Amino acid sequence: MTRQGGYNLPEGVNAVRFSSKAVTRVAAGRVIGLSNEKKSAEQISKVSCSNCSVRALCLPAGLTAQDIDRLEQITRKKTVIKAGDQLFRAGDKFTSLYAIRSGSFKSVVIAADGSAQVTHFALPGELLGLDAYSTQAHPSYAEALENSSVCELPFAQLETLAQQVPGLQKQIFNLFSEELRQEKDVVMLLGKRSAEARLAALLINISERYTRRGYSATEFNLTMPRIDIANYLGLTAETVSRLISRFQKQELIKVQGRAITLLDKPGLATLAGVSCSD
Amino acid sequence: MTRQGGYNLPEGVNAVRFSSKAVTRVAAGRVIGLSNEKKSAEQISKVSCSNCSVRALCLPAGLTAQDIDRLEQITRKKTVIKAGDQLFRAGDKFTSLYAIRSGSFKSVVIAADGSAQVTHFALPGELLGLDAYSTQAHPSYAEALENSSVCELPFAQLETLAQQVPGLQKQIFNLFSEELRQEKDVVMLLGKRSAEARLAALLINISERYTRRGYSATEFNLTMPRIDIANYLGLTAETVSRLISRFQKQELIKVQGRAITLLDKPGLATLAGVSCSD
DNA sequence: CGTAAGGTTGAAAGCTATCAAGCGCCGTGG
DNA sequence: CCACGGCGCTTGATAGCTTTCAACCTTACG
Repeated sequence: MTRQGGYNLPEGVNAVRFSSKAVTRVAAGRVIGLSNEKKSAEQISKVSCSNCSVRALCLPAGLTAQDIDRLEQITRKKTVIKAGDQLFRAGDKFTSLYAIRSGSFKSVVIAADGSAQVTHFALPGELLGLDAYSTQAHPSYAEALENSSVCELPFAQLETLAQQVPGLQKQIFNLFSEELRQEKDVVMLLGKRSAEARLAALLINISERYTRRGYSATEFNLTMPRIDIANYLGLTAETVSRLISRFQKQELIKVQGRAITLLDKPGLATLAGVSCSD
Repeated sequence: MTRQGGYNLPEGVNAVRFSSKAVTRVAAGRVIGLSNEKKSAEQISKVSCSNCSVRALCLPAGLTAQDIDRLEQITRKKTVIKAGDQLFRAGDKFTSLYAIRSGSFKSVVIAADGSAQVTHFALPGELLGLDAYSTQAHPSYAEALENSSVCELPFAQLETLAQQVPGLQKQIFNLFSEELRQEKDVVMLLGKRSAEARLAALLINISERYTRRGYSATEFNLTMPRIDIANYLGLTAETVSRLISRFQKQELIKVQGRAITLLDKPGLATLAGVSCSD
């Protein structure tokens, strides 16, 4: 299941985080524990939101220390989900939400005719599984694009706690709403007619999302293979590859396998037909 | 602002509702009050969920009579939003959710380059505005596609009530989740490469949604103009028109202006690459 | 160092956008 | 009441873009 060949150059590019004052380097590839590969991916350990890099975007945002403590008590941490492993499968009963601590995932829906479609790329600080509440079953499966780590939040307990902690209810609404807003962005992205505009929009979108998480806005890994990008954008892998080459010739981006540098973000934003932060 | 020319044949097709046992006819076109055109669209009157046709899909679903009563007290009903009028504008401060009692709306986002994009079609029983919570501002504007009526739900009060009524919190989560699941359907719809598959998928999608609301699964009005369908699907109006003609020649559908009859839903589903209920 | 999977590049075919013309319905105004 | 004008819709021909098919290259891993 793990990827075997292909391009996969500089591991850990996305791990370069910029705090507000100092520049700190964290080798995420090592942090998530490549050393214990023999252990199960279902391995569970204690949760500590206070030292989590995505706490500002995650459920504890806006909660008091005391409420965070109650949240931690119902949370289970899965240390490692290996690249290619599935966090949950399509049709699985909905029991928990999963908050991404590190790494990235793709959500894939299998259509009735058997064709697979990538519907979402999930980054650190985002929740997986929100769309399963209404039907109590996961409509898609979630597969790790790289070695990742998540927190499991049993929803029944989360719901009860939200009833007692107003700030938590607010934050759940907030994350639901934020994901809806993002889906609207995706619809806009896919609504763009030209392949060029779609890919440019995706690059800007991922850049913005990494920026919010404190990563570099211009240097990051496209952790997903070209074919997943293509599937997600409603294109073919060949078209995506050609576009990436063209963008590189036009000096809009610099590419080395899956590592990408945005050289001209405003230029890309113009192609995408969106505004950007610089 | 109201549409002036063009096709707009049998008004009220969507108003043909089928209850589980008896077939009842309700002329919605008349119900929503074409007689008081002089009055403002902002007109407000009392809310009564108990006689609302979409209560099973709306916020009161699963609540006790007593809790519904508390919900009604914070709800304001806007009797009529005329076709072409906007319920809220892009950038408006988020204060309320809007539940659609009757009619239909389109959500439109204006991109940075000025281009408009239809991101959603909303039908009775659905909520508008959920995506505005996280930013506290509406990312899109909502325009009535026909004369419609909505309930306004001030969110601050709704939030407070949800804290006291567990069933209401559950139902809000439910509606958030349901909308997320639907957006995933949209992404799948747009991810289809061929124009044929996209349009077929849209027809199936709207049919399923009307079915859930008790309307006919095979006969309904496409209340939106071709150009909006095209924009939504990432196509042109000409392509949509050609496809509709082709589907008609293939005896998949029967079309009369905006009134549409699905003659071969399984056939459409095959084209769309999805399963369908019959 | 060989193999397999991911990725890149090229040429031809197919599909959709674009441009253009014409039709039908509706509301308006004479 | 009827003619006019506008808008939405339909249909046709052409150009352009993306897919498809195919070959080849690159990288990681055994």
